[in-house]
Amino acid sequence: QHPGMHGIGPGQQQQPALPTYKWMQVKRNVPKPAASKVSPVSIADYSSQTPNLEVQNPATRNPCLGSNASSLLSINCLNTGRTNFTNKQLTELEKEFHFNKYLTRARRIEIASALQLNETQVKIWFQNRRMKQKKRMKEGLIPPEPIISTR
Amino acid sequence: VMILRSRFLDARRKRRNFSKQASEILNEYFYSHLSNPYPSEEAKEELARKCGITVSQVSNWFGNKRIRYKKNIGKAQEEANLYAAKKAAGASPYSGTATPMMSPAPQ
DNA sequence: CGCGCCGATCAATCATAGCC
DNA sequence: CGGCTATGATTGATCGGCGC
Repeated sequence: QHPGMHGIGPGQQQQPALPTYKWMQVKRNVPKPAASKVSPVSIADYSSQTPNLEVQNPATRNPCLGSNASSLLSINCLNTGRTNFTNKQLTELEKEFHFNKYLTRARRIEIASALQLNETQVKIWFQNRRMKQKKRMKEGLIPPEPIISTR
Repeated sequence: VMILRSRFLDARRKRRNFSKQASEILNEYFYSHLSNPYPSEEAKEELARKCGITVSQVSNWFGNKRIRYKKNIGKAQEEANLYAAKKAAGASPYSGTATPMMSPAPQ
């Protein structure tokens, strides 16, 4: 309800049937790092300017490491913006999360380095994790700790 | 590869499709607000009550619906007006419960 | 002026439900 | 019963807005 309210694209047809609203054209800057060449923006510039983009995650797509990791996976990692965290990474992040819900710059750097992740990735992971916990708190139950006590 | 099995721990992913009726309500809202299918928090709560599901599930539903709707343009879309026409003709699918707060974005 | 966070959303994917 | 599609949930990452 923010950016794309309504309003059909410019010279769109006016079929009373299926108009094309802005929300349908929203194209997120799909996380496609590494890659190379070609202007990232070309396919339908949605309504206006094209933000800078890239610059922030050039080659810092590390993932798939840790243990073994088939070459096939590594390729996958290099081509997809969605990083697949390893169990080890997730475990460490989770552990750290229970220790601190928020990270300090120093801690973030430490963890990022230890887990071979970007500082940004670590930061985002914590943010998502906090939101996740909040959500589970709301509806679900099981706040932070699955207090098993009860006998 | 086995790392992928991690998702496996998601026993949570034991879903149950929503009732036919709930889907009907959700689709009705979606297609009658096709210009801006982003229900407000209040609207979501309202829908959640009517559908007998949680607000999160309503959010998930709209999220999936929007993305999947976009992925077809020109296909399911046609079924869209089917809904639209249906509502238009059917006037008030569900009476009584006048929902004054079902507006997505109060302009 | 930039950075981290929040809240909402996106987009891709997982895993199962459900129909044939 | 197997295969395929529909669909609910998860999650790394983006977008806009805020506060500092």
